Amino acid sequence: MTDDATARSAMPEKPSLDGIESKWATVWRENGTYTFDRSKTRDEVYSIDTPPPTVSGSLHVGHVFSYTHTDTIARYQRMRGREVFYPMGWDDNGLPTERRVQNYFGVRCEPTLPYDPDFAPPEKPEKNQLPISRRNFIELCEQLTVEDEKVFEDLWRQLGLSVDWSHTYQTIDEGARATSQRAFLRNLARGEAYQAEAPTLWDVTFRTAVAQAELEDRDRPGAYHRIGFPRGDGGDPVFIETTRPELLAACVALVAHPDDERYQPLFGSTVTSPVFGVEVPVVAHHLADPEKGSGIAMICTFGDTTDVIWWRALDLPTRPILGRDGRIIRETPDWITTTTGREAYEQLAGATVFTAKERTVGLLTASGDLVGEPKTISHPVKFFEKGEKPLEIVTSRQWYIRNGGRDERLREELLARGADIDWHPPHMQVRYRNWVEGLNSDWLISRQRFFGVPIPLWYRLDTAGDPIYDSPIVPDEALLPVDPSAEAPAGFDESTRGEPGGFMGDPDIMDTWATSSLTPQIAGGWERDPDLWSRVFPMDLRPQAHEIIRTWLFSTVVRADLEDNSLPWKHAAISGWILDPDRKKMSKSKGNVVTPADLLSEYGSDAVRYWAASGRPGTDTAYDVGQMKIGRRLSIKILNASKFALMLGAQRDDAAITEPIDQALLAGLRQVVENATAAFDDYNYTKALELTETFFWSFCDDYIELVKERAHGARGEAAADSAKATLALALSVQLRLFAPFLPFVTEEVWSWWQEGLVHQAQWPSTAELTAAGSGEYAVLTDAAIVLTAIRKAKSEAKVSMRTPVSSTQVTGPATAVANAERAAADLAAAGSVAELSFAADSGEYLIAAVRL
RNA sequence: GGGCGCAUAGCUCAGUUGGUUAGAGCACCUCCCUUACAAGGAGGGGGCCGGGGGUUCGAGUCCCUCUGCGCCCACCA
Repeated sequence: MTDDATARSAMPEKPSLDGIESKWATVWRENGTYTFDRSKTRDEVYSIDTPPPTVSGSLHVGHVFSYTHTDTIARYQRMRGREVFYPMGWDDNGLPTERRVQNYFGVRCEPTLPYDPDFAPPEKPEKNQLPISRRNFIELCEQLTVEDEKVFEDLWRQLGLSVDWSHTYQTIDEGARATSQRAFLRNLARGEAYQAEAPTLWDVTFRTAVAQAELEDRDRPGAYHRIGFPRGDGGDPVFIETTRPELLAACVALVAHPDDERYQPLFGSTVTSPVFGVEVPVVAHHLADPEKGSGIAMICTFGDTTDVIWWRALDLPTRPILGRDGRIIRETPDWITTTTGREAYEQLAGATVFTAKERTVGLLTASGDLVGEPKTISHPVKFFEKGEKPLEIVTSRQWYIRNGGRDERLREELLARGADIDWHPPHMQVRYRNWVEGLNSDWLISRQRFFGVPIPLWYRLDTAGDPIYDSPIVPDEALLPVDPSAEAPAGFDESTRGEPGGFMGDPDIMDTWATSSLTPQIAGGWERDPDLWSRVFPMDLRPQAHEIIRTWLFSTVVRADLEDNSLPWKHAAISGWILDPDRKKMSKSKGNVVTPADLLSEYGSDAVRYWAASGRPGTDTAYDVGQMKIGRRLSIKILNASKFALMLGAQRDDAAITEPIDQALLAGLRQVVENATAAFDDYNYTKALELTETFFWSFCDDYIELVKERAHGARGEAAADSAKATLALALSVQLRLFAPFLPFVTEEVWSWWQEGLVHQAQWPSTAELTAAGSGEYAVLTDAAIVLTAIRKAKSEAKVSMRTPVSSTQVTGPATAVANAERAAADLAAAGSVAELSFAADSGEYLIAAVRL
C-alpha cells in the first residue's frame, strides 16, 4: 500500500491501547488467521504438543507465563514460513474433576451400575450422593468441564495465543479415550503391558495403587522402638529397632549385614517375635545397614520398600496384616498360633495404623519386651503426591507398562532418546537422565478409581465365578472406546456378567499419565486421522514445566518409543516457575492473589506478555508488575513512534536511501535481525526481545530525533525521501520483530499502513535491509555520542533541549570523528548547533565540546 | 546422602569463544510543559561481579574450595 492518504485515514488522532485485544482477537478469529493448513507436508509444518491445562483447577499467572513463551515461538515459526500446528487440550481426566463433579451434582460413581441413557442429575445436590454408572458419571464430567474450558479459552484468546481453536481435545473425550485404550491394547499385544500380582505402594485414603512417578517424600516424626526377640537356643534376646512396631505381627524374619560380626553367629538360627510368638529366621542381606539402629532389622510384609526387596531376594513368606483401607485385617492370621498371640492380635484387629501402634506398644510394655523409651526421630516417609496419609504396601493385581525400570536394554534405549532431544535449557536433560537411571520398577498404570479411561479388558469367569486373568478378552479396536463395566464383550450377553462361566469387566482405570503420555497421538490424529498424523508427527516442540519431566515428558517418550520407535518431538522447552517478589514460590495463601484476567485488563495483554517473555526457558521468574508497566510503556511508545514516523512520511516506496545515517540505521537493524533470528532459533525468545527493544529505543531517541528535520524537507527532497524510505523500512522490520511478543499493538500499527496482517507477514530478513546499501552502524552510534553530549550540556545548564548551541567541537579518534562528521547536517539540526566542527586528535574517545 | 542450578547496582536481570573504562530497566537525584509520546523526555549518582585460593600478560567469565539459596532424586529398620 503506497497510498499515504489511506494510511493516515486509518491512523487514529490519539493512538490508544484501549480495546485492541478484543478488536484483533475478533479479526483473527473471523479471519482464521491461525488455522492449520493441512495441505502442508511434514517438512513445512511446525507442530506443538501443547500442555493441556487442568481445567478444574484455577487460572494462575503461571499459566499466562508459560503459555506466552510457547506462543512467541509459534508466532515466530509462523512468520518464518512454517505452517504451525498449535492445538489446545484440556486435562479434565482424573481426580480433581472427579471430586468437582461429585460436589457439584451430588453424585458418585458406582461402576457396577448399568448405564442409564435417560439419566438427569438431581436439581440440587442431595446430602447422600446419588450412585450412578461410570458412563453417566463421565458424561457429567464432560458436561461440567466444557464450562471450565470456555473460561480458559476466553483467557487464551484475550492473551493472544495463536492457537488453532478448531484443534482442541479433552483428555476425557471419546477420541482421547479411544487413543489411550488403543495404545494400551497395542502395548498388550506386543508384550509391553502386563499384569502382576505384587506388593504395591497403596494410598489408603484413595484406595488405589500409586506409581513411582507420583511419590514424594515428606519428613514425618517417628520413633525407634527397641524390641527384644527371644532366641530359639535360649541365648540373650536379639534387639531390633523399629519405627513400625504395629507391624510386629507381620514379621517374617530379622536381617543383618552378612559381614556384621555381631550377628554372624545367628544366621540360620531362629528367634521368636515377642507377644505374638511367631518363630522367624535370622537372615543376611547386604542392604542391612550395620550403622542403622541396632544393625539388625525386622522384615515385615510390608513396612517399606526395602522389606519388599528382602522379601523377594530371600524368598520369605507373605504375612500381610494391613488391609486396603489402612486398618489391621480383622481375621486373626493363621501363622499366629499361641493363645496369647491370638488374643493380642484380636486387640489390634480393625484398628488404624495409628491405634495399632499405640496398642502394640502397650502390649510390648506389659510383656517387658520393649526396652527403654522410644527415641523420637524425623525421617522421610513416602506419600502419594496428592495424598494425606503415608503410603502403605499391599499386594494386589495391577497392570504395568514396561519403561526400562526392570529392563536394562529398554532403559538404555530410553536414555538415548533423552539424549536425542534438544533440551532448552540443555541442563534439564540431567533431570530426565537421573530419573530414568533411578527407576526401580515398571510403570504401574492401573488405578482403582472411577473417572478415567477404563482398562479395556474383560475376564472370563470360571465355573466357580473366579476370573481367569491369564487370557483377558480384548475388544476390537474399531469399537473403542469401550467401558467394560457397562458393555459386554463380543460373544457374551450382559446377563452373564458376574455369573460363573460368564465374564467380568476389568474394574480399574488407567493412570492419568497413561492418557497424557499420548497427547501427540491424541492431538495429531493417530489412527483416527492418518492424513493429519502424517503431517504433524513427530512433533517439533514439547513445552512444559520441569517438575513433570519424570511424569509427562518421560511417559510420552516411552509411548512414542514403544509405538512408533521414534521420539515424540525434537525439542523440549522447559519453563520455570513464577516466584513472589520475595523469591518464594507463589501461593494463594499469601492473599492478594491477582487473577490473570485482572492482570490482562489492568496492564493490557501485550504488557503482560512482555513480562512473561522476560523469563528465559528454565529460569524461575519473579512476579513483577513493574515489568508489566514497562511493557505497557513500550506498547504505547510503539503506537506513538509509529504514528510519528508515518506522519513524517514513512512510506513504502523505492526512494533511494542515500544518507549515511540512514544506511547506518539499517546496518544496525540488519545486525539485530540476524541476532534475534539466531536467538529465536535457539529458543531464546528473551534475548530476541531484548535486542529488538534496545534497538527500538535508540531508533526513537537518536535516529528519529536526528532525521526529523530532514524528513520535513529541511535539506531538500532527495534527502527527505531517503529518511522517509528508511523510516518506513525500519518501522516495518521492527514491527515484525516485535510481533511475536506484542501481537496486539503490532497488528494495530501494521493496519494503519500495511496490507494484510502482521502475523501473516514474513519474518524480516537481512536481505531486505541489505538492499539499502552497505552502511556502517557506527555512523549512527558515533553521532549519538555527540548528540548525547549536546543534550548533557543543556541538561547541566538546566535549559530546554530546544536551546540553540553556539558551537560544538568534536574531537577524538579519526574513524569516530569521521563517522560523526558524516551525520554533521543531521546533528546540527537535531541539536540546534550553529557551528559544528570536527577534528581528529590523539584522544582515545570521541568527545564533543559544547558551548551554549 | 547423590545430582542440577543460582549468587553481578537498593530491586529485576544482561554479560557470547577470558581482552579497552562491567551494562540495561526499575527505583533514586537533577532538569526540561519540546506541536509523536508528561502513563513523556534529557542528564546524573550508585558495583571488592558471594568468600578464599589458583591458571594467565590479562578473570565477572576458566580450575579448586568454602558459604548461602532454590530445585530434582534417594531402600521409611
